[in-house]
Amino acid sequence: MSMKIQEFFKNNVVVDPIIEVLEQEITEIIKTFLLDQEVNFIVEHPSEESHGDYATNVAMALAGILKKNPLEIANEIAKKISNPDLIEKIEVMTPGFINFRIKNDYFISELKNILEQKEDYGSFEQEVSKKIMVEFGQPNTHKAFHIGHLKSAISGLSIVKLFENLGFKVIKTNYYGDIGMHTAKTTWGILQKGIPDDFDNWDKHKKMKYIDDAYVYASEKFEDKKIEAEIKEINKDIYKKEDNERTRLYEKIKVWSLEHLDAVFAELGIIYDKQYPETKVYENALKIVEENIGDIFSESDGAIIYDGEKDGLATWVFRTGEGNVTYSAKDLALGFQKFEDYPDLNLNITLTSVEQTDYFKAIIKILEKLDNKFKKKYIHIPFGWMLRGGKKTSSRMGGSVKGMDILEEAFEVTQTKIKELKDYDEKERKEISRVVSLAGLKFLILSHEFHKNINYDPKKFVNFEGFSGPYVLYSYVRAKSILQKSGKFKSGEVELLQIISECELNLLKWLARYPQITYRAGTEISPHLLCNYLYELAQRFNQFYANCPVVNAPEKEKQFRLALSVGTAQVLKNGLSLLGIETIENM
RNA sequence: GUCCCCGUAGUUCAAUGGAUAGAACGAAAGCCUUCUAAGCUUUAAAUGUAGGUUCGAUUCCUACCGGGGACACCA
Repeated sequence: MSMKIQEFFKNNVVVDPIIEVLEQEITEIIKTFLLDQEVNFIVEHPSEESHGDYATNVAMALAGILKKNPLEIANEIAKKISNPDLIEKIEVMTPGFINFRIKNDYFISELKNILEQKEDYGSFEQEVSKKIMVEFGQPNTHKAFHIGHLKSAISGLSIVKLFENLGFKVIKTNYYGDIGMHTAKTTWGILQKGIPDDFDNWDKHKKMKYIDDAYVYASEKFEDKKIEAEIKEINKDIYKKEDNERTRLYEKIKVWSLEHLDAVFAELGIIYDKQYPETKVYENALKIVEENIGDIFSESDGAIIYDGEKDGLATWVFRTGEGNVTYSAKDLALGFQKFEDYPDLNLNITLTSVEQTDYFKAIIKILEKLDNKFKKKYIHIPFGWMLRGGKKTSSRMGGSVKGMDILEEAFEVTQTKIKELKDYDEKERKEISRVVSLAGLKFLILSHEFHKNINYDPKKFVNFEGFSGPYVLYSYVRAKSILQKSGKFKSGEVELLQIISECELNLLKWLARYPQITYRAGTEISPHLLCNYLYELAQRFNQFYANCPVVNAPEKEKQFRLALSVGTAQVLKNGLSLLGIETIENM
């Protein structure tokens, strides 16, 4: 992950109190071994849980410096650590790990925290004064919202939620392309095809489909030089804000497009705080470029360019030979506009797909040269594509997968599945299908590493079994169902059982890891860590569910297991919400 | 050509430089008169190649092989 963003998060937030305590204690012990030397060691959860709850590699790190056997060092350190309130057992293992088993009381107290803090459990407050803008979505008007935008929207929303969870004030921003050749093409296409008489009564997504077809049609005809010239004329009119039949049509199409886009975003759970249409920023773009010819930009073949070679970057055109600003100039103007609208912005994050990585390196470099206020405050984070059979589908030739089609198909598949399994009335079935299909879609997208491409199979877009959103949701529903069946539960009286089974303990311990995971998922831009965690939590809960009866258990066991169920449900709900996934009580 | 990203079971994905490389789907076999079987329990199966750094490398470095992308008037 980008160094810049890591620097931004560098602070003293306590993420895991146990790690904090152990690291401090070990640091003190090390001081008795040597005087000034810095030792890099960590306290972490061992990959193999049977080894302990926490482990440290400090002895191996010291072995080279002290020129001693790591096992000996480990034993010496282990002897000096004393924390009888917290530590159950300390064990030294080859090649020199020191493993700690923590007392179960600690995990019980953490469970109590969950029950008390409820939806606030796992959230942080330290960064509340800082304001971050996250730009994501970035669709075009005059064209349908496609699968790439869907990925941007879902990824962006989770980043927003994760940052809010870290305690930041987040501004959700959309920058959409409502000007440029694609709008002229679509306008030309609609002029050819005409608008059906009853068009006003059409559903907004059906309208968009019609509009998108016009775009595809125009793109195909664009190879014809005569038509190309016609479309370029329309483009010129739009830029010059002429008032004629063509530009009025362009405006109408824009309105229909925005209705479609608002609906799609709303369905995904996104309401933007700030919208930047390209038409609002392109005018300043020209000024910025022309005022900085000489120091940053230079003229070449009639165009104005940034020669990135001296900065180890590529060359980019900012004003064409014809005198038009390019998208790169608009991105500069957008940067200035953002900081003008929010002068107290601490950080801007622009999310785009990976192929723009090098491009944004140049944009950010130039912004920093133009004004010091951008220094370390303008960041680009790339996300991977959605691929079918390892291939990207082209939007220009009409091969793009429409966002609405994906959402509708996921919904239909889910509804069919539910019909097979359960007997819900139509209204309930539709609501469950909506939530479950979105959970499937979002979980699929977010469970991959952020910058990597996703190879999806269109036939099984939404998985219902195994590592999937519906699986996690289902586990939540089961947990809630227990509470509903059992009735009374006194959260204040949670007591540790004398005899606790392995699956109960596994679940209890896993719950306590939640805050650390949300912290990492946010600061490392890695929602997939949270997906992995929630899936593991759901698995552990299902094992517990299969092995430990709750409702019919003796009173003491019952109360403890109820607490576990309620705590699990709470953490699942909190985690899912950070992925932008809603929960339901039945499915 | 220059630069960037990616190569892990048949497939889709995990693994802050750590201990026996985890899951899911698919395949094979079990578990519903007890809280929702969208579940649980078993079995088989993988780090592209060659070096290097390190006590320790899937992870870091170098080269190569393979896949994708960016690189002048289109976003």
